[in-house]
Amino acid sequence: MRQINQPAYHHGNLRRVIIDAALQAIIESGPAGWSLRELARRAGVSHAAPAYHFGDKQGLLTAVAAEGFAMFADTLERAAADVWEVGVAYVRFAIDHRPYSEVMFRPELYRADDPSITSARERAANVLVTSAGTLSPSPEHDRLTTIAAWSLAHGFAGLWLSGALPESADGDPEALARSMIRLVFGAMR
Amino acid sequence: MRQINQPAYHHGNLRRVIIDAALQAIIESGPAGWSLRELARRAGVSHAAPAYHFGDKQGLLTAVAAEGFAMFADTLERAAADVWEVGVAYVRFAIDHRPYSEVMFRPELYRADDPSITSARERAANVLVTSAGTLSPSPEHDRLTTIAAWSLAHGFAGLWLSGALPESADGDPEALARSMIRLVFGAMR
DNA sequence: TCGCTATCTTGTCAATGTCAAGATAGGGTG
DNA sequence: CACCCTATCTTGACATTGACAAGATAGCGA
Repeated sequence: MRQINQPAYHHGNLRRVIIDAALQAIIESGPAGWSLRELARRAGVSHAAPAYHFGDKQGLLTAVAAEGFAMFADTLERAAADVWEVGVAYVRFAIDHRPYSEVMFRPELYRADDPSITSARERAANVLVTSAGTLSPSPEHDRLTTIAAWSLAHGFAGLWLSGALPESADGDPEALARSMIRLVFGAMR
Repeated sequence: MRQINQPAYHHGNLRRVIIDAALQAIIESGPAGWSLRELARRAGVSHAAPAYHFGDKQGLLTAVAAEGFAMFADTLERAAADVWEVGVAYVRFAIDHRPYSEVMFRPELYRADDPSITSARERAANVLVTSAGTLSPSPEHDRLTTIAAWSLAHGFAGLWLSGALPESADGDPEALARSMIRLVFGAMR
């Protein structure tokens, strides 16, 4: 419901409100269990208002993914000082920002070639490559080590988020991920 | 279009035909980009016919996931003789049976507590636990090694399927996965 | 004050999932 | 062979949705 005395035809901040409503709906119903009309109702605007800002449903999810990838790249860049913590930061981001990561992990939901998405993904990939290089046993194993580090972090985050790991009921994901990374890459150096 | 002389009210094998149509549609449009009515049209029956066999859309995806998990458990059990090949078999299954794995990796699409799903998942988990135990450096690291093996295989498969790895354009996923597993677990023994 | 553009609202249409009522086909029994 | 019951459909209806178009309004700049 709009505020009293607020003009009906100019929300002022509708784009942000719709994105926040989408994040809330994704928490409640997953990345595909809600509708644009439902978000419009929550925002107190007409069913077609979000289309002005996003074009269509995929456009909205592209905006959500772009925000997510930008925050994700920032997170990995901040963690890059300690190569042992990059994988942990990957897992922490995926879990702490679940609605973002649920969308980010589903490229069919958004326009993956959106420039803000590709540039943020490249920033994140650079951190992964650089930190994995540090953990690699030798230069010819750099690429394989990068793939292993990425697979480990991505796989762990996905299993935790889907509830496949029994530990996700009451465990500490960061501590578990950190121990796993120590076990795997500690043996390689 | 139904065969000539085939009774209109008794397809005879509609359940199988709808599941096959769903797998084909998932290949074409992903796990959420098709409709029950579209599958009914492809099968040449009315829009409500699939509901008799599956109840609703989620029921159909539950049947798809159940088939997938049963085949997956069979695949891992066959690979169990060589613990180094279990992770490779995981990746091979996910890629060779892409429509199944795209659904299986999305528990919000189906009823995960369906008994045929939980029993098949338990069979698969048993193989993972047993083979990872063999690769573990010591008994107190068994659980962590299992989680690492599962994360590695699951993460690699997911990255490959989503096209996130550049290697997925023209690489050999099994060979790449096998090399990665050798690198990671070879150092732990 | 006016004009232009951003930002909405209203309305429409095709498609969908689901549900209910009814039609038909097959199989078993007397 | 006929009848009855159940499995397996078909037909119809309804609410909701995404997308699109036309139009209304609010803000800003000249």
